[in-house]
Amino acid sequence: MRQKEKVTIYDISKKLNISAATVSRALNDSNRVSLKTKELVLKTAKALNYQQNTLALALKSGRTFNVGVVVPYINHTFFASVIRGIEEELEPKGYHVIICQSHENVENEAKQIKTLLNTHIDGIFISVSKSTEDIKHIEEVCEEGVPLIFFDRKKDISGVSSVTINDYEGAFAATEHLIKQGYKKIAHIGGDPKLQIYKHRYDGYIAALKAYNIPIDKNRILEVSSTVEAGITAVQDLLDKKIEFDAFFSASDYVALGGMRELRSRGLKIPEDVGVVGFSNEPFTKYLERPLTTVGQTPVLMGQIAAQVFLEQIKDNNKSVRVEKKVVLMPELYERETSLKKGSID
Amino acid sequence: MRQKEKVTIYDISKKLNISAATVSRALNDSNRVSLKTKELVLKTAKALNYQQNTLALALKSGRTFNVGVVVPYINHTFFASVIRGIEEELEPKGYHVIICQSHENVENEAKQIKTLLNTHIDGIFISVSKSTEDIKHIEEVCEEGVPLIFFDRKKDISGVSSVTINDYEGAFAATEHLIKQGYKKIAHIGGDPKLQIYKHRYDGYIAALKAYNIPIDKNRILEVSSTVEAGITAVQDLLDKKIEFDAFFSASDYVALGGMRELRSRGLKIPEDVGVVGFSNEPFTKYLERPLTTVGQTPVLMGQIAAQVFLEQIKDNNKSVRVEKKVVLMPELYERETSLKKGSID
DNA sequence: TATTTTCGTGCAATCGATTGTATTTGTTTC
DNA sequence: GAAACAAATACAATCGATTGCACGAAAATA
Repeated sequence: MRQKEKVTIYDISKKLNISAATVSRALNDSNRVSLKTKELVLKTAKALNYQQNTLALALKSGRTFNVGVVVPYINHTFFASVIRGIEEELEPKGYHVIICQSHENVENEAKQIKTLLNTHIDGIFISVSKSTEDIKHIEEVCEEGVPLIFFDRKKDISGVSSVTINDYEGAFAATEHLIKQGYKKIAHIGGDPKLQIYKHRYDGYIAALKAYNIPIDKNRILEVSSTVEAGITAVQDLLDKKIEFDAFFSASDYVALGGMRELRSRGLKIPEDVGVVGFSNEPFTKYLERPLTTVGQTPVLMGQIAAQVFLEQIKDNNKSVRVEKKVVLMPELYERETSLKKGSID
Repeated sequence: MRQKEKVTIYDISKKLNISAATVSRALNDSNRVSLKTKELVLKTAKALNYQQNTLALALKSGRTFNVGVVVPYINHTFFASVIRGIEEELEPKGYHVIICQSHENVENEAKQIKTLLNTHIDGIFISVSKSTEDIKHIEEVCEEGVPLIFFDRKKDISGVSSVTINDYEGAFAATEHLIKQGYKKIAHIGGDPKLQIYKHRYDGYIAALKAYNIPIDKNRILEVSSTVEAGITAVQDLLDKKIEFDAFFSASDYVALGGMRELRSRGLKIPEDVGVVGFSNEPFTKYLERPLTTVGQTPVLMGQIAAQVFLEQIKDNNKSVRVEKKVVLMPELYERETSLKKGSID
């Protein structure tokens, strides 16, 4: 099973007894080639099953039609969906998406970006890791003149575009919803505020309490990582320390899931004794025995928009104008059973 | 913000007043270059921050250090995890993974493969779409001499390696478990048998019933797609047609989830009235209010092994020997509450 | 000392496509 | 029929790295 010979423009040029330059121009529909040769070239190209060598093209033009996407983990539904959105938008334009995982680690992130730059991608989409504080590696991308677009988890760099969710509004709506359902002592189980998304969700929670003149109790506010286990521990903590709460708003569906598990094992009823709202609208939330109220994020749309911003940017790039574009998507609250005190929906 | 000039071997050669050929040889540690020049080149290369142009290298050598992965959907946990496994194994060796989705559609699949071949990847990993019957586009990959590796969903092509799960054994174990729990009328909600995985799961189910001398009732066997909605409909069907069953083994966790939802809404208790076993060990199954018994597949491991098979293959390729390697992983049954009649575990 | 061998380098072709600058061919005009 | 012009095509350099071959100088051998 030996490698099939690739057909090049030289094969076509030899066959037709013309120069390769003419073949190239004919294939690119240049107006400097006669209609007759053009047709002839196109016909034999098809007959020989000619395929343009993208490597040669990339070497010459500097454009590879590859873009890189850096996410913490690809097997998290949210990120996988964003990637899908990017791909759906870019694939019809001939782009390929190269995916990298940072595993929530800055060093990995920096390394991935470095090798991406070395592969001559045409652009980079990134959602930074939790441990990313030093952003030298990201600034380097800009210095090299490679278009960079943040999505969801961003850093503030002037001149860099981003597509994010309005986490503040999402958290506000979630908390407000709990208040309107009659809950008074609402806890917040959030994430590391070094990430803007968690800071904003915290801010939204606080703002909603203030808006309804509900006193803020710091004891009811926890910071944990986004896992089921962390949710279990968090609720254990609250209960063991005898901190009173009749509801909690979590910055993560996984944490909410763990929290609910712990509540049930202690004999507390949801939503009667404790109301629960999560964040992300993970696919499983809808199908739980008691479906979880949560904030939906439209990740596929986020990816699509990020891709559109990229396409605009490379168009603008030709005019050597760099426009900073900040798109903020509105989240949506899905009211389900875990927070509906007054009656149940099915 | 203008593009930073890339440093080439010519820049180094000019600076040191030697030829580019020598620089290239020095960088590749050829024994035809004196130690003195070698050190000099390496030093200035570092000083100028030289980065090898992978495109030029790829054009010359034909190797791109890119591999393609084609899956139905990347935002399915199973596939995302396999990809992660592939990436973890290949990334340290300098490879990049290009991901494509077929959206369960042959035409898409064929198109993706075509553009992958055109991008000169070094290998292709594929899990075929449900609609893939004609495999011309896959055979073409082999004809071009590009290494191809199937994972999970395979087709039989001689000379092509694959990494799969022993679906038969998984289904057998699941069914046997239900039998041992005392269930007698076990239904099977499977998938399209055109895909080997579903055929094997069906076979395992049948074999287990036969092994325990339990009569097979065709009415209890359904074929549906792998969605929550299909699971709801399937159980509705069984109940509406008054087909008796005291348990069901589903080829998909999502279908099981939908089925359980329907059972509950009809007032049937799990596992007392109906036992349920799913397939895949999706992350949510463990954390359901009543955790789902299911068959686990180790997708990350599958990806890692697929990558290892690929690496072996390209080594062998140099000796122009093509070895067909078929790796079959053993699945594991996770016994949880939905099937444990005798007592509950926590 | 003359000749061979070894070692280090440079030259130039190559991978395949593109493109600015000739050059050829054919057509128009006076 | 000669000059002027336009159209169609060819030539050759380029993108950056690799590599077979050739060349010169130094070292080893006769």
